[in-house]
Formats: sequence, structure tokens, C-alpha cells
Amino acid sequence: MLIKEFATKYHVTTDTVRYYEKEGLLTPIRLESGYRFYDETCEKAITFIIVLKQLGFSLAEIRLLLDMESKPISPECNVASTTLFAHKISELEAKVSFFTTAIHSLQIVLSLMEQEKFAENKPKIEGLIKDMYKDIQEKGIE
Amino acid sequence: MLIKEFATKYHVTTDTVRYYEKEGLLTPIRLESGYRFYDETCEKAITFIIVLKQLGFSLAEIRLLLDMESKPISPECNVASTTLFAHKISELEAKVSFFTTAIHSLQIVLSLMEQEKFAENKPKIEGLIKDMYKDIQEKGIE
DNA sequence: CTTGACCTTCGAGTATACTCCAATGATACG
DNA sequence: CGTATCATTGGAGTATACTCGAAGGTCAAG
Repeated sequence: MLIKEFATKYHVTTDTVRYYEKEGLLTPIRLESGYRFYDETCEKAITFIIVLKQLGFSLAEIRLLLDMESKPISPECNVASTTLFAHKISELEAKVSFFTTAIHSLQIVLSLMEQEKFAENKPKIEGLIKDMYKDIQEKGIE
Repeated sequence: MLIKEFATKYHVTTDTVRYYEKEGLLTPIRLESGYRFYDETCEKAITFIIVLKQLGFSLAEIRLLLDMESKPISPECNVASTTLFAHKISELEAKVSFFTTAIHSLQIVLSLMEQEKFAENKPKIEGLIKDMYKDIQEKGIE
């Protein structure tokens, strides 16, 4: 698969694909023409990138995990990666917990905002926001 | 409250506080000395900023909502804001739904990564990643 | 009345993740 | 063989959200 087909398949631009390569996240094969060729390995990699990016991982963090995935070195070498991963998962848990309760509050806020007597509802809205803020603090979200 | 106390209270830097002001998100009172003074209104605003930022709103979007919150203009004028808000909420719902199932998969991935026979587990990991990718596509997450 | 911790402005710099452009080369079709 | 569409490179530019530094003003305590 050449770059355009690959990019289109994964809903990104060719620029983004080349950028990921520059950042060491993708290593396509080179054809004699100099064209990049994307195989199964690249497809697995970009799937991994897209999923982890969506979960809030930075490209640098994704590279770390991809490197570990690609070469099964010593287990000690992988400790850093798995530790990062475990840490990220617990961060995500806190986030999901916050988001879940926050969405409910947001829906109430929205309904209060949509009412004509919006001004009267401001104290209620402020109360809901304050509660969400407290939730962030309690859950120690970054 | 002067800027340092205010920033410390909300776990941000004074630079960030000034930046938010430059971006029209905060409008502290000015003392005769030229010092910024942060009152109850500012505290409500920064709480709002922190909560919405955490939920993935950009500063531009937050300003839009803050502007609407501060001056109760015509309801038509607010439609843009409430529409944005409603849209953001449904985006969040999709995200939370994805995150919730993804966390479970991630925990399995982590346990597979931590095993000695890591190489053997790679197909399992790849399968889990692929499922998460499909979930992103199905839920139409940005 | 000086010292230290605060405050001010302005402008420039940083990090992340792209995004675009210009010049040029490769491949496929009618 | 032309031309359309793809590909290459390098380097510059963009958006967001800060972050820092320099030069200087304010103010309470000793």
C-alpha cells in the first residue's frame, strides 16, 4: 500500500503519516522508486497510534510503547514502559470516573442554560461547576 | 486576593492567570497600584475554566460560554453557545463510552505485556488494539 | 530607608502536533 | 509521449497553551 491509500484508510493525511515516521512511530519499507510501502506491520502500528492517541498518550509515549512492542528485549528494559502504561491506565480511570459524573452535571447545566429564566439559574449552575471542580481535586486529576 | 494567592489557590502559575486574562477569560479588578485583584467573580470564572478545560474544551470555546454566562443577552445570541455545548456533551458521551470499555482492554494488555512469554501474547494484544480501533470508528470519535 | 517579596508590561521562546509549499521524480493511461 | 496523479525532500509556517526574561514599580517589615 502506498502512502495515500494508507493515509486514507486510517483517516489521516499523508503529511501526518510522514510526520509519524519522522518521529519514529512508523517505519515503512522503501520501494526501488523511493516510494514508501506500508505493510501489515505498519497497519498494526498506526492502529496502535490512533488508539493510544485517542486515550491521551503523547506521540513520545506511544513511541516508547511501540519500541517495546517491536523488539522483545530484556524484561528490565520493559519495566519503564509497563510502568508508564500502568500509570497512564490509572490516570484514565480517574478521568473516566470524573467524566461520567461530569456528563450528568453538564446535561443539567445545559438544560438550565436553555431556559428563559436563565439568570435565575446561575446560582444552580455555579454550584454544579463547583462540585465538578471539587471532584477534579479529590480525584487528583493532573 | 492578589495574583499569586489566586494562582496558588487554583494550582496554576501567575503566567497562566495573566494569559487567561489576555485571552479574555478573566477580568480582575485593578487596584490603584496597578495590581490585579481577584474577587468572587474571578474565582467562579477560573473554576469554570478549569472544569471545562479538563473536559476537553479549548480556551476559545470556554470564552464563548463565559461570555454568555456573564451577560444575559438575547436568547438567540445564546443559541450558538448552547449548541456548541450540546455538541460537546454528546462528544463527551461517545468518549466516555469508548474510554470505559478501553480501560478494561488496556488492563488486559498491560497484564499480557508484563508476562515473560510476552512475544506469544502479541497476537492477543494486537487483537485487543484492533477492537479498540473499531470502537473509535463506530462511535465516530473525532 | 533599605531589603525582599511581591507586582507590572512587553516581547520572545517553547512544546506538541501537525500543515503547507516548492521543486522535482515516478508511474499509469489513452 | 503527454499529462494526470501519484510520490519524494527540505524547510518553513500554524495553532494552542503556555512559559520565561528583562526592566522596572509597590509595599510591608525591621
